Amino acid sequence: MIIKKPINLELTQLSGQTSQPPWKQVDESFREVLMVGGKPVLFDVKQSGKNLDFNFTGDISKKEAISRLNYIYDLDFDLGKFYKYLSDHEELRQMSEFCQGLRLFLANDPFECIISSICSANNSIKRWTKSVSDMKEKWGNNYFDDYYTFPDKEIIQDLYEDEDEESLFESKPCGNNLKSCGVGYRAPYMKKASQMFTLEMDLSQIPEMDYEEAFETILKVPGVGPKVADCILLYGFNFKEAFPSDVWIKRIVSYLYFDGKDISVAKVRDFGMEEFGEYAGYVQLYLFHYARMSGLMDRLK
DNA sequence: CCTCAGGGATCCG
DNA sequence: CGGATCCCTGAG
Repeated sequence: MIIKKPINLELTQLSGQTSQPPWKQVDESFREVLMVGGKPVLFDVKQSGKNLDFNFTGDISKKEAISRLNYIYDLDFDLGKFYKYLSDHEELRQMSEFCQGLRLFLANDPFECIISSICSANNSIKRWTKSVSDMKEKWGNNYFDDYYTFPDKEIIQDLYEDEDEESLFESKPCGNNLKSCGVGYRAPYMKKASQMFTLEMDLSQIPEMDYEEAFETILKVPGVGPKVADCILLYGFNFKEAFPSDVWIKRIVSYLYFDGKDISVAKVRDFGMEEFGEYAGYVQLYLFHYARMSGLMDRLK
């Protein structure tokens, strides 16, 4: 079944967005199990011309399946209008040609996105995707043979941090601890964050908040600083006005807008949100990939 | 064998 | 604010 909205699926899947690791690649397809209204559904999506071709297995209607895919791949976002915006701005004009069809890859679930994002901080893309995949296989639920959901907060909050802690309580340690997934010093952050959501913080309130309030709220989560908070609000909650700023975005923005002058990451964030408004999230996504693919990133090192 | 960075966060001064 | 340190893997 085709959804007639332009997208470059492979680019969107493999662009390293910290919402979640890429789906499993099987032949030409990307596959993943998602919970839809409490039911497990196996999605299979592939490129068909400029559009998305999909199938699904699970006890939901076709309408529900399309609705979920529309959300995850942000298919209702008007790329044509965005490309016009880019071409109308001198500094951004070159970007769209390197990133045709790139869309936001939104998270299945806010909690999953938060833990996944904590894991991504000061980490390589390769390493955090492996960590998240390992966590799913170890403590998530298994469906459709070889697919796993992300573990619940109640599970993660009670995990052992490392092998030492595990062997204090278990006679036969068997890798049932967070650090066995290679998360390193982020293990206690992930546990405390999970505990926070079972006890006091209600994530269902976040979408009702304005950006600043949501940002300040998410910032209270252990292991979450400004960059990760902006990523969580962008990928996990679809706040498109977020402009996650790190050292790379700083270098790129500085090169494009400030004549290469060294400015702080915090100021780059303020500048991005002010300058790009409702397009900030997309501009950030496109800036990063433009810089990667055009070779600009190598030159800015 | 080594060093070094990885789409940062935290703690400390 | 600026700087040191954090886990640990892969690249060089």
